[in-house]
Amino acid sequence: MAKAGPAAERVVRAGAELADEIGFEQVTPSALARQLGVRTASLYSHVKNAHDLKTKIALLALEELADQASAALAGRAGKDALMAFADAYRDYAVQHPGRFAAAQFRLDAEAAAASAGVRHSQMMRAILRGYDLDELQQTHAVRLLGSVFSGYVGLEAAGGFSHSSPASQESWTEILGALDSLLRNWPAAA
Amino acid sequence: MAKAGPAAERVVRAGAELADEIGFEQVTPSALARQLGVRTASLYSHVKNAHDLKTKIALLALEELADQASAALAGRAGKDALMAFADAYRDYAVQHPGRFAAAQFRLDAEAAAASAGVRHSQMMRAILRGYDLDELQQTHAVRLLGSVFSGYVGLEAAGGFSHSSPASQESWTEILGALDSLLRNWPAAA
DNA sequence: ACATTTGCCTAATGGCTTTAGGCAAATTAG
DNA sequence: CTAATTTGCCTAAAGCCATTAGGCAAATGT
Repeated sequence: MAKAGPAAERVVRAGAELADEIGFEQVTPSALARQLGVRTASLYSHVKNAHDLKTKIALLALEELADQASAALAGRAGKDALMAFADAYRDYAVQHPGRFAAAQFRLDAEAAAASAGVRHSQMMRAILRGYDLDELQQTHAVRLLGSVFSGYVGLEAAGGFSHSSPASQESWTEILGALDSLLRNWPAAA
Repeated sequence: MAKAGPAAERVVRAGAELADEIGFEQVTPSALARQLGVRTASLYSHVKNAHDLKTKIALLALEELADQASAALAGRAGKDALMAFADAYRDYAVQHPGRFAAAQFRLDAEAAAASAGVRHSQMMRAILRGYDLDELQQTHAVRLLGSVFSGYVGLEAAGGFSHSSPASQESWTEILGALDSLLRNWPAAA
C-alpha cells in the first residue's frame, strides 16, 4: 500500500507529464509504469489504485492552474484582471492539455474539499470586486465565468472551433470583451 | 464484424439506457452484454469495438438533444427562444446524464460531420436572428452560448454548485437573463 | 425446398488492475 | 559501526475486459 515516500510525488508528476503526452484518459498504472521503466505492480506502493492516481494528478493540475492564474492576476484589476485570468486558464489548457483534462476530473467530495478549487473561486470573486455587483449577483457571475471558461476551453480542446472561421483567438477576445461589458451592466433581477 | 441488422439499433439504444444508469464512461462491451443477457463477443456483430459503441451512443444522444431543443424552440423567438433552448439542453442533461455525457464525447472528424452537431449550431443561429448582431458577432455569440450551456451544465453535473447557495436554478435563470441582456447590447469590437 | 443472412455461441489470446509476499539497498537508531 | 526499519522494487497469481476466429441454428428470401 501507499507508503507515501518522496518517490510518490515523482510518480504523480510523471503521471501529469504522461497525461500531456498521451491524454489524461490514457494514463493508467500500466502505462505509467512502462514510462517509468518499472513493473506495474510497483506503482501500488505509491498510489492506492487507478482512480487514486487520477485524483492525485487532478489535484496537482488544479494547484498548478491556480498558481498560474494567481500570478497572472497580480497587480491587475477590472477588465485587465478578467482577461489575464482567462488567458492564464486557456494558456494552461493549450500548453498542458492532459493536465487540463485532469483538472476537470470529477473529484469525490473529500478530494474536492482538499483541492485548489477554493482558490479558484476566491480569485474569481477578487476579479469581480472590480465590478459593481452585490453579493448574490457575484455568485451568479462566478458561476457564469466558470461556465464560460471551462466550456469554451473544453469545446476548443475538443476541436469544436477548429473547422470554422474566424480563428478561435478572435472569438475569445471578443467574448471576454462582451463579458466585461456584461459585468459592468449586469441587469437587475427579473 | 458489424452486420448492421435491425438489432444493431437496439444495442445502441440499450447502451444509451445503460449510460444513464451507470455513467457513460462505464458503458463497455462487457457491461452492455451483461445488461442484454448476451455473451460479450456477440456484441461485436453489431459494433466494431468499444470506441465505435461509444461513438454510436454519442451520435444518438446528439440527435435526441437536437430533437428536444428543436421542439422547444418551435414558435418562439428572442429571450423566449433563448430560454426554451437552454432549458431543453439542461433538462436533457438532468434526465439523461449518461446520454448527455455521451453527447460530449470527442468524435473524430468523420463522425462529427455526420452528427447532429450541425443542427445544434443552426438552431443557435436561429435564436440569434432575434437579436441585432452582424454575421461575425453572431459566430462569436454562437460560441459563447455553446460554451455557457455546455460549461454550466457540465459543472452542475460534476456537482460544482451543489454545496453552495443559492440553488443552481436561480443562477441559471439569472445567467440566461444576463445573456439576453448581453445579446441585446453586444459591445462594438475593441 | 434451398441459399443466405442474422444473431448468437464457444474458444482462445493478450492486456490491464490489483493483491500478496518477498528481497535488497538506503536510512536511522543505538 | 552495526542493527532495525523503511523504502522501492520485484515475482507470482487471480480476475476482468477487449477482440478475433470459427461455427451453428433460426429466420428470411428465392
